[in-house]
Amino acid sequence: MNFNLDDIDFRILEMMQCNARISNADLARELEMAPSAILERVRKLEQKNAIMGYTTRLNPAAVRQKLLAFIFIRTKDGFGETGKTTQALSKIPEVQEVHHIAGEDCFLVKVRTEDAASLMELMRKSFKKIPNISSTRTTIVLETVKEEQQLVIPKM
Amino acid sequence: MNFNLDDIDFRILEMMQCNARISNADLARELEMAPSAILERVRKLEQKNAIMGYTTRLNPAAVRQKLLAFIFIRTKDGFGETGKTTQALSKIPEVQEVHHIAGEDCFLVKVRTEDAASLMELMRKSFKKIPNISSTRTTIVLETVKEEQQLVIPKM
DNA sequence: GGTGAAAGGAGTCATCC
DNA sequence: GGATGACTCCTTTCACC
Repeated sequence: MNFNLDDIDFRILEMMQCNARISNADLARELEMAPSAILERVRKLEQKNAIMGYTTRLNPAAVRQKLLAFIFIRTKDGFGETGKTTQALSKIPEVQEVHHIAGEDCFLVKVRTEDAASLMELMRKSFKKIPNISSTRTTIVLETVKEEQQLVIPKM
Repeated sequence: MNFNLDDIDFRILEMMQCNARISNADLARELEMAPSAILERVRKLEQKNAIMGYTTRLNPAAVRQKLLAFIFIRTKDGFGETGKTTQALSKIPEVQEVHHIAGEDCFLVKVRTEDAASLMELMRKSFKKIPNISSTRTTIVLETVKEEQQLVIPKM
């Protein structure tokens, strides 16, 4: 898939990545273009799925989600049969990320819960019910020093 | 730290987490309150750092960042001396996350680059220059099934 | 903390280039 | 694709409760 983005698109993406609530008018001023032109570009970026959404980054502590863990999961799935397992994992709200990884382990999953007890409960209630999981290895995060989704925007 | 949030705050956070570009007027209509009251609550949530920012989620492919990897890093840092290493890692723009983890490995780092070649280059140019890194173990992501930052908002 | 009014600004769209 | 202009609606502030 080719997104066919030009320099103006990249600058829009860069500014919106930093601040999703920037006004269309401010974008237009910064890029010295008419607001209507910017609005149309933003709509096209949304349509092309270059922009996948606008989210507010919440402080996990403010919503009582203090525990972060990464879990490596091995499955009994055969080659190319991982669809059901990934779907089941993805449906769990506490699971923020599901990656299919190279190497011996099959999946890497990022999970946020209130505390260690609720992680245990989640694993007992949700993970154990996924049939093909054969083993898990959990890594608890003691402290998060950096956590961003900012991508490095090409300069063209 | 106590954030002292009430149910209305949680509902604001929930709606804004889904869509950072929701208008203040729409929030007010949904919660059946005056726009000025909502605006003040949002400002306070920002001040308290319950809201840490508003970001646009970009498609990594649209900005040519197709490779995702997790790197486990061991260091020669003594107990409580990890400050310089974490700072150096956090400064690298391609490094999206730096976590201090329990267990034998010291850090888990999430990195996005254009491809495998640019990951190698990043490791040669940036990682090798951080003095206390003693070893790294890299896990390449083959496919990302889910990747969100959505937190589960308490229902009070 | 919340409301309501008022002014200034932003979003949006039809139209033309 | 981008600009202009016009209409509508939103944002923001402030006096009042």
